Amino acid sequence: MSKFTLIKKCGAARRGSFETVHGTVQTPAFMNVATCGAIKGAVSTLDLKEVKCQVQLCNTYHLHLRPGDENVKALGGIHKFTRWVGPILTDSGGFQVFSLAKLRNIKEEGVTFASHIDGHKIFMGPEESMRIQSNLGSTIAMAFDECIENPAEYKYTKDSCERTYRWLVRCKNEIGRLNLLEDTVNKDQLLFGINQGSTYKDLRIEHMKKISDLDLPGYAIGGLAVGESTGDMYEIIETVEPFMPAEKPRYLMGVGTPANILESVRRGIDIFDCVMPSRNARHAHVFTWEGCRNMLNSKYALDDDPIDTKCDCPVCRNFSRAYIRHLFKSGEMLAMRLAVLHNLYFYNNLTQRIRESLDSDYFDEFYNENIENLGRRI
RNA sequence: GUGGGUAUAGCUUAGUUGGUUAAAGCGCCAGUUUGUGGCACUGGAGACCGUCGGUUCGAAUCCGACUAUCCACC
Repeated sequence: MSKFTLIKKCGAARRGSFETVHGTVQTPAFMNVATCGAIKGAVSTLDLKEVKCQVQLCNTYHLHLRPGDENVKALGGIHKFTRWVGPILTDSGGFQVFSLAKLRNIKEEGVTFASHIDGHKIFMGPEESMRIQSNLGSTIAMAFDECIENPAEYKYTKDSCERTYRWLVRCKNEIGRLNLLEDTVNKDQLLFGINQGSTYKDLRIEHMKKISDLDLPGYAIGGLAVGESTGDMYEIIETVEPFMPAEKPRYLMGVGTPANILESVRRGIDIFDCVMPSRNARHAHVFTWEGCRNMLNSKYALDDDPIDTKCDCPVCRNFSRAYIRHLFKSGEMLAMRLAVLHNLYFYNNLTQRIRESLDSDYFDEFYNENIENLGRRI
């Protein structure tokens, strides 16, 4: 059971709300990435309300390897396991086939590839991915797809898109079957389809049309931010967007920078996820309303201001740039934790402020005031 | 005081029988990170090789003195 309500539009930009059995997500929204059931950087579900997190993303492939999806199911599912009260989306494992490129073998049934932990062979296809995600009991399961490398040959892309479509049909059938089983963790688990087609507009449109006919509760654009230019990425979004069902949430996978998010909302995207706020934070890069800072820079050694003077997150309310720089230089794990908390707050707050600007009809002004600064390095 | 060892980048060291712009790690400085293999990756600055003199076409390298420092002994 789910319901997406389109509250308001400003050009292509959409303000919506997405009701699920685990709670309602106000869109545009950013999903906080908790690959192994935890956000990297010593951040627990206890911290997430403080950083305005609405929804988390966990990873099918990683949780399948450790602790094992059967174990998570035995412990009551991913929500109970992690003590997160709110929606969780699970990625299908399809992207890992692409990103762990070594030794993969793609066939019609599915993909064989090597575990990044111990190298043992793993087989995953649409049915396997759905069964794992069903065991995890996430709110939203993602379709098992092939995320094509960039650049890609036209013929390869076309064949891959057709196979990804056939996989999607199999995902839909399998999740329908699993949701009806007696001991299923979440009988209302939703399936989102994923659009592919590399940078070929005709393939993108054709694929989007075909998958929208399957009438799934949500749709994602995949295979972007994988090496193409930002200009190309925006062009693909603009190309595909008119063919995405208006009454369903739209998720742009793996994107992106704060500027990418604002630009993509402007082009009709509702939901995002990205490792950037947490990964960059671990490497001392923090986002602010004036641009991105590298907290290792020596100019912060005696700087008593907070990371972002315009931020009211718990970190900026309490600590100085000089102290955070010191923590990074000293290798204290607190440095990562504070930087991750700040960056997640920044992303969640960014989408909240975008929502407010849509609610009160000043999205264009908000865009004009911030788009330049969000992309700056300071 | 006597004998022996060592002096090379901010630190710890490598430099083969003397042979072009003296090498590495750490540290320092900066950059990269887009459906996450958790302290990563890439690049940069930085040394007239303890001081003075000698041998030699040529010395971080051989010789002498001095200085500093370490070890042992008295």
